[in-house]
This record gives sequence, structure tokens and C-alpha cells, in this order.
Amino acid sequence: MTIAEVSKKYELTADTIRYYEKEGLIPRVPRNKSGIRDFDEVSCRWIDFIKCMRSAGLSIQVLQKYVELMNKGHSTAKERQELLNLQKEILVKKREDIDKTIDRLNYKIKIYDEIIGGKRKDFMEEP
Amino acid sequence: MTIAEVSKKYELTADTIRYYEKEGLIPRVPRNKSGIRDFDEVSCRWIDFIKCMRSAGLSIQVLQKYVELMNKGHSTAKERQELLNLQKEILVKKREDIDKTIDRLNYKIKIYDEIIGGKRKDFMEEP
DNA sequence: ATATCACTTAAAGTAAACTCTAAGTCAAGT
DNA sequence: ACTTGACTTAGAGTTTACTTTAAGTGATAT
Repeated sequence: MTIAEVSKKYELTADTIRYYEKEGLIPRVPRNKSGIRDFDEVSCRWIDFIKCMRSAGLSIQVLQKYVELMNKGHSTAKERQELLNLQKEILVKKREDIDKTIDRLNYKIKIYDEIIGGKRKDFMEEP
Repeated sequence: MTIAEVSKKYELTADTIRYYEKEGLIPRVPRNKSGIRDFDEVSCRWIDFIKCMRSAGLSIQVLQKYVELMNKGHSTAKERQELLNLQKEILVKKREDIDKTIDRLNYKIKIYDEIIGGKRKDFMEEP
């Protein structure tokens, strides 16, 4: 698969994919005889994995670390598990923040229904 | 309340609070006769609101826009509601991404239990 | 043969959200 | 009177995650 095909499939720009490779977020992608990237299934699975992790906000640095540990081999399995576990806990916390914010937004949206319906005054001085 | 007290209460640095005010994320904070900020309840409620929204990832720009509409008065109530509603929908989508990622991390963490327990091979080439 | 087009690289540039610095003011303590 | 420490401002600097640019290569279409 060419970078253009992968880019379309995963909705990431070719630039972003090259950047991820350069930064070591995905292992080096195989090239054909003229030096052009030819993505195999393993490369695609990596792209899919990184895209998922990035969509939730895991940092480039953390993902670099994960690939680095992967490259160091079996002895790093425990450390890799701990890394993933810490990131998971961060995401659980983040989800709580988002839940609280959604609740607050829903409440305000409801209040706005009343304001717009003339049933309540629009207090400009308060958020 | 001084900026130091507000900073402690809301766990935001004084710099961040000044930055939020300068950028118009919160209305201008009242000052005492020597020009020092003296936060009243309204200012504190704004800080609390902005902190909550920022914790979920709403952008500075969007929050600036909200304050700007607030300042324009009652006629912008509908637009403010729409702004909040759009942001809410973005957060719902974001929460789905986070949920998917948490699921995927949980799955991998479980697999690592097996790898560490010697029940499964550690396939280094796949994420 | 030549033009076109997608690809390659390294490196510079950008946007968002802070964070820090410099220079200064002011009130309180010794 | 003088030092200390928290505050003030404008503006420069930093970090993260891309994004763009410049210069070049190679395969295919005319």
C-alpha cells in the first residue's frame, strides 16, 4: 500500500504518517526498490493503533516510549504493561472530567431554553 | 480574594489566571485602589466555569467567543446556547474515542498478563 | 524525449496554550 | 528609612504536534 492509500484509509495526512514514522511512533515502514514506502499489514496495524491512542490524547512521547520498549524485546513486557495501565488511568480520569463538563453544559443548555422562552432572566454577569 | 488565594483554591497558577483574564476568557476582575486584583464571587464562578470547560478540552477561542457573546447582551442568548450545544456534541464524540481507547488498553493489559505469565508469546512486531 | 505526478528528505514554520522574564509599584515589617 | 515579598504590566520564550517548504528522484503518460 502506498502512503496515499494508507492516508485515505486512516484519514491521516501523508505528512502526519511520515512524521509518526520519523518520530518512531511506528516502526520503520518497508520501502520498494526506489525508496518509496510500501505499507504491509503490520505497518497498517501500527497506524491503526497509534491513531486510536492519539484520538484519546496519548502524547507522542508516551507512544515513542512504548515503541522503544517494544524494540528492546521481551524483557520490557512488564514495563510496557505498566505504561499502558498508567495511560488508561489517565484516560479514566479524563473521562470523568468530560462527564462533569457534559453535565454542566446540559444544565446550561436547559437554562437557555428557559431564557429564550422568556421564563427566566438572562444574567449576563454569571457564566 | 487575592490572586494567590484564587490560585490555590482552583489549582491554577496565577500566570494562567492572568492569562485567562487578558485573553477575555473571564470578564475583567475588579482591582483595589492600588491596582491589585480583588476577586469577588462572580469572578470566582467564572474561574470555576472556565476551569471545568478547559479540563474537558474546550479551546480558549471558543470560550473567548462565549464571553464575547455574553458581553453583547440578551440578543445573543440563542447563539450562546448553540455554541454550548455544539461543544457538548464534540465532547460526546470525544468521550466515545476515549471509551474505545480504554477498551483497547484493557484488552492489551490483559494480554500482557498472559505474556508475563508465560502463557503467550510476546509478538514484538505488532502493537 | 519530455512533462507530469506522486513520492522522497531535511528543515523551517505554525498554532495553541501556557510560562517566564524584566521592570516596576506598593504596603508591611524592622 | 529600608528591605522584603506579593503584586502589576507587556512582551518574549517554550512545548507539543503537526504542517509547509524546498529541493530532488523515479515511474508513467504523450
